[in-house]
Amino acid sequence: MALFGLVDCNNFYASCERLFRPELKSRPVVVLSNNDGCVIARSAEAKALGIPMAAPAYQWEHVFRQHQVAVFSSNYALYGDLSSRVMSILADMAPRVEVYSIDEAFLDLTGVADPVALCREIRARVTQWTGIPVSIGLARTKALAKAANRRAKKNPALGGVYDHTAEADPEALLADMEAGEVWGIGPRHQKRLWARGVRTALDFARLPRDWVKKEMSVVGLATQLELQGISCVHFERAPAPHRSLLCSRSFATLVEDKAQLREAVCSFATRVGEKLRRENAEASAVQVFVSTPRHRDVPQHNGQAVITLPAPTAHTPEIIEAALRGLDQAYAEGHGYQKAGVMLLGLTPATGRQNSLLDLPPEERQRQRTLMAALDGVNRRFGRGALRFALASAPDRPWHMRQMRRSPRYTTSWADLLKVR
DNA sequence: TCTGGGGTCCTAGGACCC
DNA sequence: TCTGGGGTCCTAGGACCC
Repeated sequence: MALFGLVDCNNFYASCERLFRPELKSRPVVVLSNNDGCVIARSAEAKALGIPMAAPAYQWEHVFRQHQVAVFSSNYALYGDLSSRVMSILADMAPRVEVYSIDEAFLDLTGVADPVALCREIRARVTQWTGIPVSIGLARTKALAKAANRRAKKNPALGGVYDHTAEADPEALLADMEAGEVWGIGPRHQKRLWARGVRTALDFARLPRDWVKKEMSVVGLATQLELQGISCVHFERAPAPHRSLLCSRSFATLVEDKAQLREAVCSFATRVGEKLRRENAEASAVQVFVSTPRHRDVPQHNGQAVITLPAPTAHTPEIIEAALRGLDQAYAEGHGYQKAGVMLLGLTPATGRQNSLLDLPPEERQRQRTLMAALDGVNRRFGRGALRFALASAPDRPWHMRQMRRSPRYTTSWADLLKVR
């Protein structure tokens, strides 16, 4: 029988910030989203203050002040680096690991003689080597492992590891959980379930399957079966290649001027092109969008356009050119835009591509690749944006996203290394 | 001043083809 | 009275995840 473990870092971003600031050990810590917009991570103390996930930061400033909450802008360079340290420990210790997100990984523990003992060792080593606290849930399916993880977190007496397969009363786990807390049931479905009298995960697991399939599609049905112990979401050893890639940002101030939007779009196109080449892929189409703020009494405009490329490419100038054409279509005069983005669609592997009549000659393609490789090399070595395209915005534009409270890049930037006296 | 960024999958409906 | 049936592709919209 299959056995899944779910390793989840506790309050991951807040824990990362705390690592380098030991004096914050018992103070509440929150981390804000890009643009310092809303709360995306909270330490246990911050949760105890009643600060909800996704709370708009400006609404909670008084609480931050009153309780001396340590507030950080998000610092993805730091979190990404600590994440890979945690993941490499897991890879060393568990037979198979599926990295599921920046702070979570599934373990395939099928056939392991004493999985609980292994998980306790893993937990101890991650704590010792990285300082990041983790919880681990074990169960027969991924959705149950998620639920088991939640119990491991909530119940300190368990010591951070909970094995649902050893439980005398397996239904207690689901009876103790709201339906909306189940992995795969979001706010919309929760509301509809509530209207039908379904309160707990156990209620949901006991619904007629045909109703679930009809109202929640095959995805909802898979979730239900998973809660019943029937594994539908399988272990993925290697990450699937991306189907799309996106770079988008909110602006610190509203942008009306098309020339400034062109700069922003050009920067986003450059960035997403870097991601594309790092994945050794090419894009078949470029999508651009611009949008006005959602919650204000101004005319809304959400413009978007998709430009199909003549042939798949990873060449930044071609991506920029298409993106700017897309912007021409998406843009409407007379709006203050709050956000823009560039998405690459129809991704294909860069190697082994078919030649097409529409494509440039192979020598020209090769010349482009060499140029991009050189560019990426310089930017890797000297920092992103060291070399950039003329149209792309300089880093000092007033509308660049706010990051008023970012911590240093302790682990990924020489200049930010911690000084030991 | 004022709510992130980056993804995935499913479904329904229309266009088009044979 | 009475206008098929099946397949594919694309898109928009909706839902979810972290």
